[in-house]
Amino acid sequence: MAGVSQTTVSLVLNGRAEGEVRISPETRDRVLQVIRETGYVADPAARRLVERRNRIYGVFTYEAVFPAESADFYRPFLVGIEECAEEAGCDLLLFTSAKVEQGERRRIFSAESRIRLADGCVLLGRTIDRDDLSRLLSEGIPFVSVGRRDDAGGPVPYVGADYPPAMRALVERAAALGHRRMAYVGAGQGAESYADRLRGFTEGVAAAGVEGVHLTSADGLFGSGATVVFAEELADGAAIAEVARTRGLDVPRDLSIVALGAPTRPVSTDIDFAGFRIPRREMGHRAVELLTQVLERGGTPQELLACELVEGSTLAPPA
Amino acid sequence: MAGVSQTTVSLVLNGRAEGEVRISPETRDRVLQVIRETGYVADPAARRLVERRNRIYGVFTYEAVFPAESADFYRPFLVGIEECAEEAGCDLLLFTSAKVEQGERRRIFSAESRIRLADGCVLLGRTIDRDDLSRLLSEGIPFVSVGRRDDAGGPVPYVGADYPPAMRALVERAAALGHRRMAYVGAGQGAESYADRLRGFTEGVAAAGVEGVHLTSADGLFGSGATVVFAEELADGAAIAEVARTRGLDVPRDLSIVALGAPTRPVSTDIDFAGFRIPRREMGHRAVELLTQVLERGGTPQELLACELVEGSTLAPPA
DNA sequence: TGGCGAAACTAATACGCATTATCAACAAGG
DNA sequence: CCTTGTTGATAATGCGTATTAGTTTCGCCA
Repeated sequence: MAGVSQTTVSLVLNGRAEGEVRISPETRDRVLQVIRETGYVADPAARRLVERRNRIYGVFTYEAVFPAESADFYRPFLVGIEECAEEAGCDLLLFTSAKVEQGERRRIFSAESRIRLADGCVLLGRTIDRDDLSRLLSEGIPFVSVGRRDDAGGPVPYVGADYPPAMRALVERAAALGHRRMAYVGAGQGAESYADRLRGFTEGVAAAGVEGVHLTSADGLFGSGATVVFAEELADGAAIAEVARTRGLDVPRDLSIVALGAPTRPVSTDIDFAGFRIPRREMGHRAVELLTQVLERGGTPQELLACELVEGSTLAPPA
Repeated sequence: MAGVSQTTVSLVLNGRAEGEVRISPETRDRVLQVIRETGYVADPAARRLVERRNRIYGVFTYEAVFPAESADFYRPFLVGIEECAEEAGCDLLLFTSAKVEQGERRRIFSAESRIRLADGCVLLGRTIDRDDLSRLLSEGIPFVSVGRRDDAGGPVPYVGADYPPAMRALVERAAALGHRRMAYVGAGQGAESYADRLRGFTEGVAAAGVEGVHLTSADGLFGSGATVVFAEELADGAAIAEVARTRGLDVPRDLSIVALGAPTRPVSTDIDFAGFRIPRREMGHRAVELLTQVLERGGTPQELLACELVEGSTLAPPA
C-alpha cells in the first residue's frame, strides 16, 4: 500500500530509521500514514519468534485465580502483580488451560505446557511442587516465586514475607506482657511459610527465655498451661477462640491468642486478632519487578519483605 | 537425539502418526522417550504462526481487573470467564499493558495494541467506546461483549442481562401491592444497561396502568408523590434510604425502594433491597462459550440471560 | 566519461513449527 | 528383471517478523 518493501515497514515501525539505516522522511511519513489508516499491528507471535521476547508475563496458580468463594487469599498478591505489570507495560497470561481435574491441582508442566509462551512467570501458591521448581530451574525458564521457597536443586528466585522477625517480635511482646509459657499450634512444616513461622517462634522463646511448646493441633492446648497461643493460621485462631468461649474462658484475660497470616480459608470472624500483616500486595508488585530484572540481567534474586505487626485486642497480660 | 528429522518429531508430537502418515511404532516410541526425558514442548509462538490459533483468549477491561477496592463489580464475571476458559482449555490474557494513565481509561486500540495476540477477546465494562467497538467489527477481530451493546456500525456480539422483563415484573409486583405512582431515579442513559432498565420501567408502568416518573436525581423524589422508587444502582438505593431515614420516613412503610443491579461502587449497606440479581457469573461463562463458537463457526451471537428477582424487604404496600 | 561515496532502499535469511510433496527401500506380481 | 504398491521417513515450504548484507540511484569530482 505504501509501495515499499516489508523491510522498510519494519524499520519504520521500530523507529530504526534514525541510526545506521536511513529512510527518507517522505517515505517514512507515507508508511506511517498507511499504518494509521489500516491500524496495522505487527503479529506478536511472529515477533516473539524473532525477538525471543513477548512482553507477556505468565501467572501460575495451582487453584483458580478468581475463586468462587469469597475468602480470597490470593487477591492482594494479584492486585500488586497487575499494578506492576501495568507499569512495566506487560500483559498477564493466566494459565487457565492447565485444567483442574476433579480435586486435582493444576500442573505447571502438563502434556502441552504453554508456560514458554510467556517471557517469564510468577508463581503463586502456599506450596509449590519441588519437581516443578527444579524443572523450571533446569530448563532455564525465568520465574519468580511469590513466597520463600527452599532450594530445589538450586536456589529459587523469590520474594517472600519475612516471618521470623515478626514472630520473634510477637513472642517478645508477649514475654514483655508477662507470659512465661507459650504454645504454637499448627503443622509448622509442609509449606515454607509454616516452617518459617515456627522457626521464628522457636527462636523467639529461646531469646526471651520463656517456655515454648509446639502442638500440631489445638487438642492439648488447654492442658498445656500456656497463657498465650500462636495460631498458625487465622482460621485456627478463630477456632481456638470459639473453643475457649465454650469453655467459659475470656480472651484475652484467660488466654491470649495471636493469629498468624491472612485468611487462607473462609473465616467468619470479627475478632481483632493480634498478629501481623503479610505485605501481600507489595509482594506481588515486587515479584513482577524482580521478574523484569531477571529477564534483563539474569540472576537469582531472593528478597524478604517485612511483616507489619498488628496490635489487635487478643494479646494482654496473663491473669 | 532420536536420530530422526524434525518432521518426524512433529508428526509424533501431534499424534498424526495414526492416519495417512505412518511412523513405525519403534521410531515413535524412541521419539516419545526423548520427549519425556527432555521435557520438550513445542514453542507456542511458532505454533501460533502456523496454526493461526493460540488457545489464548484476551480479556479487556477498562479498569484494573484486580481492583484494589474491596467492592468489586467485575469479579463474578471473571469467575465465570475463568471457569469456562478452563473447560475450553484456553489461557486468559489480561491486557494490562494498555496502561492506565493518570485518570484515563485503558484503550483497546493503543499505539501498540496487542489485542491480536489472542484468538479473540472478551470485553468487560459498563460502557465501551463506540469507536472501539466499530473498529473491532471492521477489523474482523473475534470478540464477545459482556453486557448488551447497541449497534456500532453493525450488530455487536454480546451476552447481556435481560433487564426489561425483570423491570416489568418488579413494576407489576409493586402495582399488585397497590402502588399507583412510581419513580425511576437515575440517568436512564449512557450505558445500555441503564437505558434497558429505564425502558423496562416505562413499559412496565404503561402495562400496569400506573403513573411513572423519571427523575435523573433523587432531589425531586420526596415531592413527587411516588410511593415506590426504583433506584438505578444499589448505591442510589442506599443513598435514598439514608435520606428517607433522616426525614423520619420508614422504609418500606412510607416509601418502598427497589434497588437495581449489583454494587458497582463501594456501598456499605446491609439493607436487604428488593430488586434482581444480575447473573454475572453465568454471563462471563457464556461469553467465553460464545467466543469459542464465534471462532469456530463465525456469526454474531446476541443473548440475554434472565435476571432472578430478589424479594427483599424494602417493597411493601403503600401506607 | 568514468569513478566513487553516500543515500535510500530491498532481497535474502533466520526464528520454530506444521504440512505437503517427495523419496528410498522393499515386497509382491508379472 | 521390470513394474507396481506399500511402508516409513525426509526435504522443502510457508507462517510474519527483525536483521544483515547487499544493490541501485544519484550527485559530484577528476
